[in-house]
Amino acid sequence: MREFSRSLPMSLLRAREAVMRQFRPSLRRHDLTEQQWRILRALAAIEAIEVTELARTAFLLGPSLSRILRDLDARGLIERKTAKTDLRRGVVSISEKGLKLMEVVAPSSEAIYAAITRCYGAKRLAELQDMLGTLEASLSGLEFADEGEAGGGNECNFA
Amino acid sequence: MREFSRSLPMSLLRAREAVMRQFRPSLRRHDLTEQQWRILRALAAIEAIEVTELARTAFLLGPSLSRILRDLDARGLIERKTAKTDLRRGVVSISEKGLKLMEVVAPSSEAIYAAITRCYGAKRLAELQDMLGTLEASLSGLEFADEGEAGGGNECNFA
DNA sequence: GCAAGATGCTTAACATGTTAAGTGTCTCGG
DNA sequence: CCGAGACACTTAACATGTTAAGCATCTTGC
Repeated sequence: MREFSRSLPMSLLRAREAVMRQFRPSLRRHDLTEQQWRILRALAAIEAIEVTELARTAFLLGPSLSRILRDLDARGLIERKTAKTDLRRGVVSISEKGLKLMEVVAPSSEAIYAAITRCYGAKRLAELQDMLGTLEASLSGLEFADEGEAGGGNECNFA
Repeated sequence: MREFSRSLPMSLLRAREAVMRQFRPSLRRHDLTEQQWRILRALAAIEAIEVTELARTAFLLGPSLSRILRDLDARGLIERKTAKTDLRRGVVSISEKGLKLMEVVAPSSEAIYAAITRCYGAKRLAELQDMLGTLEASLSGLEFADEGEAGGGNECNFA
């Protein structure tokens, strides 16, 4: 079997960890986790958003998002309402306090991202992101049947 | 601020999730988590290994590894001893039962990996892994000082 | 030797990932 | 209407990520 330290999942994991390690200290200084920061960034870009749509945007599962919204709400960084037309749906937006926090954190975050870009090369970075996007798209159609053991998976149906 | 859904951490996270989604059902059929499978694979490649070294190889933090080894030991999939020359160090190896489990799971795992490779392209996959490795290496020397807010990070010292 | 610090590992505490079950609301066929 | 099923979360339960603290052992300087 292929040496697992060279497998694709490990390569992706290590690369992501190398990137996130740069950001974590800055976020930690403001008592923000990586996921909380993702939520705030997603909210800052729009007026308001439904919970399910936010989960899709921030790439979080429902249960994780539920907990994070509860905590951010308790800290006063977001505001929650219920959709008038459908009482099941929750609508979330960033609060004034949340916006102020973002203004404090963003410069540091931008500086780190810029340093990473400088270090790796802007062109190469764009190329990498492109390849990652293609990988994601390639695999989106590749769903192994959940039945047989090593059983007949479908072939690639990505053009 | 750059739209966060296009940020490098998100690209890496989504790509990795797209890959792992292919493997999870197969592992789940054998009551193995992704991390447990990583440990077994690492152990299968060698005779025995110290816990700290295993953590480095499998890219797990000590506390996570501690729990996983406890569970794998309880299931009889691994064996643990103490190093003779240093009673602090634990030495881990895979058991017969663990090897048999690997023989059952490996074919399915290999088939999935092969499908991914076919789907994305072997050459492109190798190129991607190369770029990920370079990214990791680039950032290994880029350590922001943990002091100032946006404060003067060091420049890139990767050749 | 022996006390102070370093080291290897484990435990603790809290946050998230992941799946399943629970709760309230909506929709639609009868 | 109204009851069955779908839908939008939320809660629960368990495993891992992450940091800090704890414990046992080792090493070093004196």
